[in-house]
Amino acid sequence: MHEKERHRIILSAVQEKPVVTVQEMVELTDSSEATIRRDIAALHVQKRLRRVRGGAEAISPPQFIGLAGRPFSVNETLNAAQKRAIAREAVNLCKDGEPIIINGGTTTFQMVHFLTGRRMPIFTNSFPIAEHLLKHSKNTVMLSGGTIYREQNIILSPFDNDVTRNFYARRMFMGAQGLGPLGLMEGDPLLIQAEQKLIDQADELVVLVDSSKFRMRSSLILCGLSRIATVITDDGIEDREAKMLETAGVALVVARKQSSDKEESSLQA
Amino acid sequence: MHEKERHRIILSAVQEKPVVTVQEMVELTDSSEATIRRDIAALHVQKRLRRVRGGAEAISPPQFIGLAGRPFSVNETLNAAQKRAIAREAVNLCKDGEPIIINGGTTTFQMVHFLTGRRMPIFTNSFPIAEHLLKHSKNTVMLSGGTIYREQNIILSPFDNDVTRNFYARRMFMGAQGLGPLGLMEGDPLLIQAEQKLIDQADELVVLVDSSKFRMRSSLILCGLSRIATVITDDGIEDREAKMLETAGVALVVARKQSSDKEESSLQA
DNA sequence: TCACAAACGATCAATATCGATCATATTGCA
DNA sequence: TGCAATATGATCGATATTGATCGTTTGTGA
Repeated sequence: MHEKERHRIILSAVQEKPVVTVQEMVELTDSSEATIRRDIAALHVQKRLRRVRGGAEAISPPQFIGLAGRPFSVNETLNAAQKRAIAREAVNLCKDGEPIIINGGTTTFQMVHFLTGRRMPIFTNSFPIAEHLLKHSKNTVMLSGGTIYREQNIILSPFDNDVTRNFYARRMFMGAQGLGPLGLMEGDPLLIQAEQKLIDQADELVVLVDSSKFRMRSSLILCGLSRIATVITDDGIEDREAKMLETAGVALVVARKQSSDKEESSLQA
Repeated sequence: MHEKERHRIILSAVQEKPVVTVQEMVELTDSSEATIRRDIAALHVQKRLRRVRGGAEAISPPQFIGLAGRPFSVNETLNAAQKRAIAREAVNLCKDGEPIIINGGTTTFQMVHFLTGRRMPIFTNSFPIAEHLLKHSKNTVMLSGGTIYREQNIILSPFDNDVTRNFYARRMFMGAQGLGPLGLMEGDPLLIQAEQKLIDQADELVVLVDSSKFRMRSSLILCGLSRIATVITDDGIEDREAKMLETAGVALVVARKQSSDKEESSLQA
């Protein structure tokens, strides 16, 4: 077996299990302890994994891998203040008792902070959102069924006949990767799939996007502007972008950051 | 088992329950008291948990109460050692890659601790089980859709057309309130509903009950003995109860509590 | 208060892992 | 093919970890 192949095997093993032993790798690659040790040492200096007594461990997450996974947590801190302000406005649209749908995403996740005191039926396809609402609020939480995708932090069923079809809400809240004249754009096909399932289950579609999203482009179009009832964004939105929404008959809410929110990395575009 | 892996297990356990004993960790990791003490001491100086007499406690004060709410957590400490031993045997029945269904419950919840190193498609209707597997393992987690019932900690859809129908597994694991000649008994109508949805989605039905359940009676019968493939219980089971199962053609696995049962007692009755 | 059991800390032997070294095998190249 | 460079496997002394034992401390209940 070649060095590269062993490295590949070791790395993939250490991805699956947070910690692997030298013995396990010996069995898996059918090579000697000495070789595996050398491999681990080499991968260690390459910072591809961390060498520990007895084997190796994954370098990236010293603690949790699943839920607070990479894509979610890096994205989470991005423009946090804006996202919070936007999320606050989103929750302000809701009345107690009124059922809503919250699509998974880092911006929509911020809504949970303002939902703690509420009492509403909330349907979501996001595991972290459900988890937080369950632990920190009295809302009725409903979850879509299916496989939990760790990367995207959403739950998605490959079948059409899931509970999603049985829930109908006043509003659906969702984020997006981009928003332009052609409509709502998303980057991940999996997210598209999840969103398209929910999009028809509510009267009004409310889109939460920070203003930088107006300058993002993506290849995957989810739906046209006409389908959107309301857009909530921050005050970085430019006039022509606001005009575009107005022309399409989309209501616009501009969220101002509160005094309590940090006033630092305000607009970058 | 390796130091890092034990540390991971201990930390994950201390997150599930605010306090864990040295004995529990000995059982969970199959290592000696001395080792566990050293581990706890090490994690203590790393400030990853707080060392207390008899075991360790979470470093952060009681954070969440919502999810691990009363009905779940009081039940959880009840016969904990037996439940764990039973759960261990249950996981021993599984092979990697083999899809299984885990019905929600305090006994079945214990299975998660032994599933951390596995790689299996796991379908469950229990939010805590899904949460734990997601955070502490690499298994593929699938969740049933519907409303999350806080009391019972399960997810249930009032509709028949959910994803549940699309998942078929080798085995389904479930607990029960009672087990007698008439079959499997449950106390909560909601649980009955949840269980009946899943019960036909697997080849074999494996029931996890501590021996006290043989003397419990309940008014709600879920299914007859003939439907059950295997019962896993502790050594408190009496002869006539064992005979009853034998007569009904149900395989019986008796989990021994304290012995370091590294060698699985593979009796395929 | 006292007796008793559980938990603890220290110690030591057994075991596992490591690092270094050398012999052997494979690969690359002239 | 022959040779050098590199990779691999094996051995062995050094070191770290583990589990068992034992005496001591701590908590509990009569």
